[in-house]
Amino acid sequence: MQPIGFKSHDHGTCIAHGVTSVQKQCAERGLQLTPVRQRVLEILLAKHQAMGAYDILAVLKADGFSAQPPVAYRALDFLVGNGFAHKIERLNAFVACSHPSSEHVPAFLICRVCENVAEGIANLSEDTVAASARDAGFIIERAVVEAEGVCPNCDGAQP
Amino acid sequence: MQPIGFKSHDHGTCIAHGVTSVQKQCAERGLQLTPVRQRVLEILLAKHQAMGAYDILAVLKADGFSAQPPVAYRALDFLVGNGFAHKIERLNAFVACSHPSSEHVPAFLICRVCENVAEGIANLSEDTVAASARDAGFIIERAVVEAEGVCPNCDGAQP
DNA sequence: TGATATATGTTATAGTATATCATAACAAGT
DNA sequence: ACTTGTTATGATATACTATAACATATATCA
Repeated sequence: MQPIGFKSHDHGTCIAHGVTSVQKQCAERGLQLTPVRQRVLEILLAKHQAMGAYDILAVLKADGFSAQPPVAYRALDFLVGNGFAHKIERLNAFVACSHPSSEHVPAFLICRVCENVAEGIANLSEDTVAASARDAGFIIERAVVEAEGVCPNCDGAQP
Repeated sequence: MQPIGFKSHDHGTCIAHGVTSVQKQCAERGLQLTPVRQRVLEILLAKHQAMGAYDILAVLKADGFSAQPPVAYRALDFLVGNGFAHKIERLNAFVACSHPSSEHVPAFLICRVCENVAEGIANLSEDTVAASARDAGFIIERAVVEAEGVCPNCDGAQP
């Protein structure tokens, strides 16, 4: 599976497909995609950059939503908890999931120059990690890979 | 490489070896392992749990060190920057490195019950992650795997 | 020694996240 | 209709995590 985010693509479809895909899944799974939640999803889908909760909050405020921190965090908890978005721990920031329709171990490629983020899929089950966990008797429930570096657009442009 | 942290082992040697190994490397690489830095390392080595900066700070304070936040963060920056400790982003907390003598992609197995952390080594170069990055033209500079789950000691004991 | 870089002391503040309690909206059962 | 349970929102306050900025001290080396 190819990560997107560093190459030009029809970004309009990222947003449209993202929203309709999540709407569909919410309907199937009996989840409520309320106005705030959908709006936060749209805000995240609007770029391939990770956004902080307070950045999101500022947009919500401009949209006329109530803008106390819990508003953003609750919506984000919903989206992350149901696999529609991810938190990039390294950045304390959030991105819409690029593969919202399947369970996966996300692998983030984080450009330290432009801060864009591409989401790939890791296959830890064939990695030494899985073997280590098995040997130790550790049961992995969820995992994430965060890789920091330089994206092709920024390589050469800046050290 | 086996992760430690969930099985009983001679923990005294973890501390002693950890300190002497880091001392040795600092000497070789011209780094100053000052009293605060060494003390923070010892604090981290004292358990296989991740500790928050303010937890460390409390211990430093009890030891008579100055206990403003920058004191802890500076020591941690030194240790992390030189590969003697790692930050667990998911927990906003720090652990001593279990393999301080070699470059590696750390893979943390984080028990969500007891909060102990074992450090293994990931081999992303053979993972789909490396392929994705290569395809995208992304240059990975550093990476980390964070896996959350239940350790063998807590499995069964608590859900 | 003097110049430079590195490390520490200290104060203040920025940034991230959650606890808590109150209210609203809606569905289901009586 | 009434009440009960559940889920979502509003609102305030506060906790937790991290860094900026500036002053002082200590080490290192030409």
